[in-house]
Amino acid sequence: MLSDVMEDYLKAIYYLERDEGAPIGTSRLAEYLDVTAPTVTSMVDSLEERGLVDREKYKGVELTADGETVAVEVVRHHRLLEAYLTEHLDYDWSEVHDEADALEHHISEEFERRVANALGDPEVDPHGDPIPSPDLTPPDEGTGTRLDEHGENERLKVERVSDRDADELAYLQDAGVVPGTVLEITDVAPFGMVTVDVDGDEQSLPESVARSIRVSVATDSDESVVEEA
Amino acid sequence: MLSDVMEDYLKAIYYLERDEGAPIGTSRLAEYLDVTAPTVTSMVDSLEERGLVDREKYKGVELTADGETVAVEVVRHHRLLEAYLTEHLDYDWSEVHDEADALEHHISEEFERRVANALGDPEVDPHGDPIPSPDLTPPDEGTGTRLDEHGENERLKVERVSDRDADELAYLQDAGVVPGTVLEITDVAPFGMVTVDVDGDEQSLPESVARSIRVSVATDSDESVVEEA
DNA sequence: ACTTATGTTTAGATGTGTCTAATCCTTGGT
DNA sequence: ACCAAGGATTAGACACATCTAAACATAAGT
Repeated sequence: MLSDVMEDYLKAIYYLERDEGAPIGTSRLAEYLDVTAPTVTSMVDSLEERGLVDREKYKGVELTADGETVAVEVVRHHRLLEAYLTEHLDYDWSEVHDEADALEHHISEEFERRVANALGDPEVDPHGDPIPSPDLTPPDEGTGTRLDEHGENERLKVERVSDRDADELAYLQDAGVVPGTVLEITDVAPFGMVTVDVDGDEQSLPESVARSIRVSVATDSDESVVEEA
Repeated sequence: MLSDVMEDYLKAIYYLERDEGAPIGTSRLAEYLDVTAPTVTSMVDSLEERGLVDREKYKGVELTADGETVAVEVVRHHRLLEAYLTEHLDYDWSEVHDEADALEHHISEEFERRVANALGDPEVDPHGDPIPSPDLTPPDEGTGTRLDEHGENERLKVERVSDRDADELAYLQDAGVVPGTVLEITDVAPFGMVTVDVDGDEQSLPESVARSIRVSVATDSDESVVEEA
């Protein structure tokens, strides 16, 4: 059996590989997980002994196929839980992340199946992130492009919003920026500050926030859908 | 913060006090939790330092008011989860115990509230055990009497069935012995074997099983209710 | 009251996950 | 090609939860 902590390391490496590419340095992982660098060194050592990561000393770490499978399973649990909490327990999408983090390590296969079934096997969670299939094939995490990579006057549809920061999510929800929203960039200021038009409302987003929103170019069928709360 | 393990010790002491009376001996607790006696000694020591149990060396241990409150909270989580899994995720009552054991330490106050709300604040779980109220007042765990304490020809209503053994529960469910069932004792054989009549079917229950079923004397309004699967 | 059986605690070790302090690589600048 | 700066690893320690083996206390039986 794998500990909660080890699963957290694998999930962290999975996300960092996705967002920043492999290999992941010790101090980056330490910062992400809020532990010290020596702790990461020794933990990564154990993960390597179990064949879950490949590691080159002084270089960094990356997931093996086995490690990725474990990470994908944890991610599946996380995203199913987020979807379930939102759909069936009336949670707000900005509140579900921490609850899912706590529960994701402790649900059985049976629970996973029943939750997926109750939801009708959805393909994405409330933040727009893809829910891995039960066979644990790594999903395509690359949909869309980062909002901060776009320029003025582009009309874009929000595909995904990172689920990691509850405050940020509450703000975005209030601003009407949720998966499915169509917006138009009206201004890109210094330091990456992006101003967007959402259904007539102007919203200014700092670069750090813009980086966590993934968008696609809006097509004609993506008519500026008014969100009903 | 209290560890999962400490919560498990408190819950175990709570149940053992209920069923066997305080104080609880080291080896009884060790057997119940499937650890060795020295492990219990040292753990009980830590619990005492935190003011959660009272302990007298070589005598045994019992919960303080604080310790009981923690235990009752864990029990509330457990029984709410059992009810929720049965009610909303279509689990069978014989399957929910292990799942609830795994999740009970990891749900937030918010989750607890929402689950209770979704269930309409029930008073008992699917096994007939009382669900503690949110203020964590210890519930009355003494409803009913043990089936093995009754004699031939008594007509009894099943109040509660212990949730600890999944095989036993599956057997009882198959036999139609669930909370609410009205049965009549037709025979009490040596070694405590109890034979009961459930809706015309004769069922023989070993003493260990009879001990885990709590019953009350059936009244006229408890008409032999046919269970619909 | 003595002795023995049973149950409890102490002593000492192990594995996991974490830390700080110290040492050791690697790499970029000159 | 050197050296300084920054990152990474080693060394050593600690808290937690567990174990086995040994010592100890209590209670029960003669």
